Amino acid sequence: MIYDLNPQQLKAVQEMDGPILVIAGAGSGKTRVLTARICHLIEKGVSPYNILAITFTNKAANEMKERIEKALGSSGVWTSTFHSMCARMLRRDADKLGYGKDFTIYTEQESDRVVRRILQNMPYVDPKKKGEFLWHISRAKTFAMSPDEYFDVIKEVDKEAEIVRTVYSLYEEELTRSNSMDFDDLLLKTVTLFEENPDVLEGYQDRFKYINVDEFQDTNRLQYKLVKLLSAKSGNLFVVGDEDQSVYSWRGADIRNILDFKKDFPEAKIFKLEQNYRSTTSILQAANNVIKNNSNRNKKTLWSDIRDENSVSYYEAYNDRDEAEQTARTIASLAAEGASYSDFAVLVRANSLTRLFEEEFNLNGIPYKVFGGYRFFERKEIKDALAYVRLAINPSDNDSLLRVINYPRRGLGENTVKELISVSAEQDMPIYDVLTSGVGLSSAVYKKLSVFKDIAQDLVKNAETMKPTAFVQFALRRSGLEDFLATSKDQEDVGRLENVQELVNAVSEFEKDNPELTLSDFMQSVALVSDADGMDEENYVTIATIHAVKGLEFDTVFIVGLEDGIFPTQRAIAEGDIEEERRLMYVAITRAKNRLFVFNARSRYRYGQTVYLPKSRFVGEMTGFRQSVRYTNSDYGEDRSDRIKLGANAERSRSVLKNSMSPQKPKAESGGNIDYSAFSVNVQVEHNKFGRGIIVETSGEGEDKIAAIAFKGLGVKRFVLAIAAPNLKIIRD
DNA sequence: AGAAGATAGCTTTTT
DNA sequence: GCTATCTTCT
Repeated sequence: MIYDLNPQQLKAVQEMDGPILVIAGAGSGKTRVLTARICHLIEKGVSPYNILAITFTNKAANEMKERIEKALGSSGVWTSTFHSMCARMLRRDADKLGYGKDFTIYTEQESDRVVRRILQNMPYVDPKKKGEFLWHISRAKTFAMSPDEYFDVIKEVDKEAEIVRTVYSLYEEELTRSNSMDFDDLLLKTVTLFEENPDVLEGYQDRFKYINVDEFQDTNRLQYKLVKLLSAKSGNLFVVGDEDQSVYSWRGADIRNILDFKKDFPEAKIFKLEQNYRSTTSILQAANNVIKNNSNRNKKTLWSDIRDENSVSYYEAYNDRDEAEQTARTIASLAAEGASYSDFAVLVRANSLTRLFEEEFNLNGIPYKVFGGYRFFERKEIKDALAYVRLAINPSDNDSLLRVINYPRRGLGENTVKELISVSAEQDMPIYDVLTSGVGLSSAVYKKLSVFKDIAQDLVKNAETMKPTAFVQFALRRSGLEDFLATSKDQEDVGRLENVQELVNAVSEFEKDNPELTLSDFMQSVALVSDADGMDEENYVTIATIHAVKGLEFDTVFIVGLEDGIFPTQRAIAEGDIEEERRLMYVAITRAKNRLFVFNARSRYRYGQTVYLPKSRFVGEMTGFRQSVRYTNSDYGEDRSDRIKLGANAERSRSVLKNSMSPQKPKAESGGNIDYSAFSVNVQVEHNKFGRGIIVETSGEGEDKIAAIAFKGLGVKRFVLAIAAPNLKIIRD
């Protein structure tokens, strides 16, 4: 054993059999222990074939695989996430559950669209409740309940239980008809597969004699059930987790899985790892001071022997822009002293907070990447392109078909599509089959659809024979999508076309890396990628949500937007449930190795308005760090103009201007004169009922260049100047 | 049927 | 301030 372990780690690793729980504080060498255990098992004669390692992200799975291979020369250990493991098992035995092997995986976006279509046929239900239905469906599935079973449970407390049941069961019908599974299905149907087919379960039980689960605090009931089923025969279940880092309860993760592990397995051995190898003493002190305010946890105190002086600094910014500027300034100066950009991470509570940082980094020439928020494969044009591919692989996939049936435009109207949907439901037949057979369709509609029918059939035919890259290129051409984007007058479509070409590159790369895999494999990998999977070795600053960097570490971390109402969120405060927010703060702090910056802004733009939020209670809880508060008011006079790049907004602003002037008569009226370096112009402004300034009239030099001006200084909250000429500046505060 | 225009509603976090 | 969705116009 040469894994360089401390005594506690070593003990955990050497315990081979039975149920084992390792409580591993942040940075305490959790991954190292997991890897060492697997290597140890193999050295003691366990076949790699008999070992299963489940992680939270694909990236973590790949890294673990690599580490094991590095240590042992070769591997063969099955490492994957819950979802990809289930998908793989289900592909093999989908027929036993009445699914085809080429079932599509629906992400939340697709589930959302399905529910929306269902509600369109239920005019008495408020479509705004869509989110609630999705929540109910997911919860029901996590509890492994059918629509009827779930109805029985909630009927006493929810007066809409009946509607929930209806929507849930229509949703199930539509997914089944579409030969598709959502994320919850992947877990649920695997459990069902095991329960209905003991021989299948036993096959896996015999294979996976040693099961290892990382990030156990983030497992939900179904995931826990799965590992219990899989390990029932061997009894060897090794789980690693930290209840203080449980930040996915909103997605069904059940912290009791880890807190009650002893109850489920009275004979379980429990190990605690409290020495942190990542952060300095004062960073850990801050983390401990925050997390100790939580009550729902097993007490533990992280310690570190990495001494430091003052590695935590706090700064209260004048406003959100100052916060971003201060961040950029700090990074620039540390970089000038020799730090590399990849040493830095800017962590936010919500995606919407990343924008100013992007702007400031652009201005200062700081390379960065944003994680969290929109991902490449969630972009509209990519979804559109992939919908053709998915349809070709799984023609039953109604959602993909509906997504592209009239995109690019093929002259189909709402009524035509509606008829297709209702015939599909009546006949309980995928739309593709309705389309090709013509069953139940009026001849006028059938005729209108023939162009799309031919395309769809062509795609389905070729998907079987062509190689992935060739097929995607074919699909883009045959569908007319490529042509549509290339000839479009819409400026944004140029970028879309580039992204679609980027997709072709991605497929081609996938094909090169995995020559034996099919198009269907590629599509699966797409559905299950996570954000963190895209992180690489290049030299850039990471801007990310805290959730997206869980499990990672950075030399220097900025936690920004620390205001009550943002972090903790307004919702958490209102519901009196901030323990999870606090755990998130704990996760954020413990990402830092050597330097931690904690920022809040006294005022910030939200929702088009300036808001003043008190500094986060978590800042107060941190205590034991040296404050470095600095006020930079003088830099921010009322008339300060800011330089930001002109985006696609100029055109848009023009229409806002036009729109705003026509329908409602603004209430107040006033005028003003502004003089900036770029031009000088006289503006007449009226105020609408929201207090928003609207330009009524402009005159003077540069007038023809102004697309829109909402004006500040005339009793309006803010102003924006957008100028149509692309090389001029937008000036705004 | 499709484009342009007008409005409501929104901000957690994501495998 | 932005976008998704509804409404009106051609």
